[in-house]
Amino acid sequence: MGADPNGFKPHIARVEKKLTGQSPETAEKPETPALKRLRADAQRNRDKLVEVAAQAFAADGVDVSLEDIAKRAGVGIGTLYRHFPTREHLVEVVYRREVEGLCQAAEELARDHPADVALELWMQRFVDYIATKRGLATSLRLLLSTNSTLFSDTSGRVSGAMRRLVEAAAAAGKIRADVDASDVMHALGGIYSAPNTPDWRERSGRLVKLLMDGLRFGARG
Amino acid sequence: MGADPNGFKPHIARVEKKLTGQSPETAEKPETPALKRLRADAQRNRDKLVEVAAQAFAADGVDVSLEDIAKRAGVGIGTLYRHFPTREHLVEVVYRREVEGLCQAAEELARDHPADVALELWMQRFVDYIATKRGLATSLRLLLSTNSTLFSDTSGRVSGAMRRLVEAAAAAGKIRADVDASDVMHALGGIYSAPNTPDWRERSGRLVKLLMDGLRFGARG
DNA sequence: TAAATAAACGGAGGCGCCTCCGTTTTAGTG
DNA sequence: CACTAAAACGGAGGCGCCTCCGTTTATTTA
Repeated sequence: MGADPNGFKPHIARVEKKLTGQSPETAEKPETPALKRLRADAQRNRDKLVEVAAQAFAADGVDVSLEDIAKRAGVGIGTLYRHFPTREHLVEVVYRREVEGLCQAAEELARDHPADVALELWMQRFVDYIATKRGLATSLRLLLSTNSTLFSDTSGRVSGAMRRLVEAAAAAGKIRADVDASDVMHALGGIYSAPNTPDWRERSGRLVKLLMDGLRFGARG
Repeated sequence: MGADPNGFKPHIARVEKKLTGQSPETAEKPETPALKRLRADAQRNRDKLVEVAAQAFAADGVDVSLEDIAKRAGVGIGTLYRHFPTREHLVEVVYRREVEGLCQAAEELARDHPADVALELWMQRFVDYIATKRGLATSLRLLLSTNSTLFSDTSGRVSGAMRRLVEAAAAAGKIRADVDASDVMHALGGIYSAPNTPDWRERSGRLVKLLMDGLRFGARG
């Protein structure tokens, strides 16, 4: 804001528009046989756009220029807009993709580690994930508040993944049996709204460790 | 969206930006001796801008071009931005001004009419006021949710005005004595979230009448 | 394989946003 | 009044948003 010769900081986020619509999803992966297969080149471009957008949002915030994203993806701006009629559509798809990744990670961790370790690693990853989202909080909160489907979908997926990890760990006797997954979720939720101090990351890490200690205390194993 | 030769529908609303700030108010009326008197021309321009903006927002929605507003007010775009660094600042000032008008109307009505009539007229005016706001709902809701000061200030002013009318009417025996102003406020609040049917206006009018009947029933007078 | 058709592409162009800075106006002061 | 410093003005210019439509490409059909 100060010395900024000829600079142009967007700090923009567009709202309004139809927003009435449902999720712009349901056609991302070609696996889904229903609902219009995209032409090969279209699918390729769409995937590339989402890929690039995810990187760009993470690196520069949700306000990066869409023309930039199109350029980096090697497509014209028109192509971007055909696939994602508004900035919010693009943000939403990226967001869903990331939630998906988080949930898949839960399965992989559960396969590759003892149940309690899997839970701990996943929670650490959850913290990482939240960390990238904190910068975008305003826009994301707006998006989540105008699109309740998005909210319920994603929070359902995430808490489901966590529940499975918690229950597996409890069943294996790695953590105490009397914990409710939703309590753990809730405890973790605190980090989302925690103040934005520079040591936020460390503190969240400690919170996870603390939580795990509490969970392990009194375990059968 | 359909036939729209060369048309450009903004449908824009900008968010983000500092938003950290407090109200951009506290200097509107020259009466306030504190906090920097504006130079005469500056005050004139500022007033004109607010005036024009209020009309423009009401007529065309919050997404009217700011350059248009500046032009209609007969000032340069730079002047507009000096007074109102973001679109939201301008919207907020206009909004506060309208709330102010609504509350002043309460006093005038109380002076010029029997207490129960004053209350009824004011409620009708409240409905009118809400009516103009329904179109802007999305942006306004966003603004109110990001700026809690604005929300508490204005809702406090409005419910205060209503409380005074209700209590005056009750004291004068024009309506039953056992009503709580906040109940009436609450009942009226329902119209805000009522569905957007074309007969919304009429229905809201009927609601007010109904409410008044209920209030008058069992009055001393 | 070639032709036909539907689907997708992509960028020019029009518009609004916002900043920067040279010019103008106001409000003191002698 | 004339002068001056500070305050305010205002618009050019740079940038991003988004639409429109002529061109290109994938897929289907013969």
